[in-house]
Amino acid sequence: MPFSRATSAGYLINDLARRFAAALQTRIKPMGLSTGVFPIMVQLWEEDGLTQADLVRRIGIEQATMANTLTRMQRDGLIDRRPSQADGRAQEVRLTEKGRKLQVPAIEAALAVNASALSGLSSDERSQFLNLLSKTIDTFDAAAETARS
Amino acid sequence: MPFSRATSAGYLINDLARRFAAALQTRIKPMGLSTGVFPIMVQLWEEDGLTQADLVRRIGIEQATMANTLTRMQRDGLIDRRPSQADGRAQEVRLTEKGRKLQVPAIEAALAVNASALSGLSSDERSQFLNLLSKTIDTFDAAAETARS
DNA sequence: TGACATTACATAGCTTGCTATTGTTTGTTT
DNA sequence: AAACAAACAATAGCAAGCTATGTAATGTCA
Repeated sequence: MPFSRATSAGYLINDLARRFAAALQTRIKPMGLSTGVFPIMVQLWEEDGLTQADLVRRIGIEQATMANTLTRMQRDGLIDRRPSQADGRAQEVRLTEKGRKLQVPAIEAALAVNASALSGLSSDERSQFLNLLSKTIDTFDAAAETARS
Repeated sequence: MPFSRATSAGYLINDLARRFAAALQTRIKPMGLSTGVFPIMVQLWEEDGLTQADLVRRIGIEQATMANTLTRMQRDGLIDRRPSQADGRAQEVRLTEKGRKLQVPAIEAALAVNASALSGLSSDERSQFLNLLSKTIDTFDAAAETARS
């Protein structure tokens, strides 16, 4: 079987991911956000005051990546970190006022990118697409599950 | 409209891209390859002796990214760079013997990752998926085209 | 309770992407 | 031919992902 980019799911998905990231970046950079920060902000808008470990569990990135990203977020005035009362090892991550205010425009930007990216698809195709993406993610999860046992 | 990860195409695609990359990485790292290097190797296996600018045109990454990746590839003994006869500014990129030998196992690895990732989909769903990915990429291209004019 | 394992976080060091800038050679135009 | 523009490549510097490792606090259990 020949290898060609047009028929390689991995290649296409990587390509697409870079385009999505670039599109989102151009829209949210003016508000002081970036792609790496975005999922963390989304989580904190939904549930503030989580610890770093909580965030790592809810978002699929490594602890070290999270630590570095949180440091940048703090530097940029998006969050504060204060020691947890309950656990001497943990710190609670809280949005600043600035960070909280970005919720509406940032989510609007993300929705706009999604809408624009999928504008070439019919409504049926869009839901098919989301479904196939989820299914494929589940396949990876299942494989990881198997490997663990 | 509410924002949730499960219905955000951008989020799902980014997530999936990281999983694909991780899966490919584990398979090709033992042969001395990595994800960033892979598309360049694929291109060179198909057409050796291209210049850096040629590669940039054929693969969708920035010139600076290409330059850095080629430097790493040379360090790792995958390619050589020699000055072009035709153009004093350009260098021709050539696979080493070592680089050439990796073609078969590396492509097998990539095909295996793709197959495994899509193993939860029916044959119809698979072609639908590839089609939807390509269509979405085309939408980004069209948007870029519009922006340019 | 003391020893050991686990958990939370930080840090070092790498890859892979990006933008911006620079130097050099080539091409074009007057 | 000189001047200017365009093209090729390198480099600096940043973000965001990763693995591996270290440190301090917490939990567990013999």
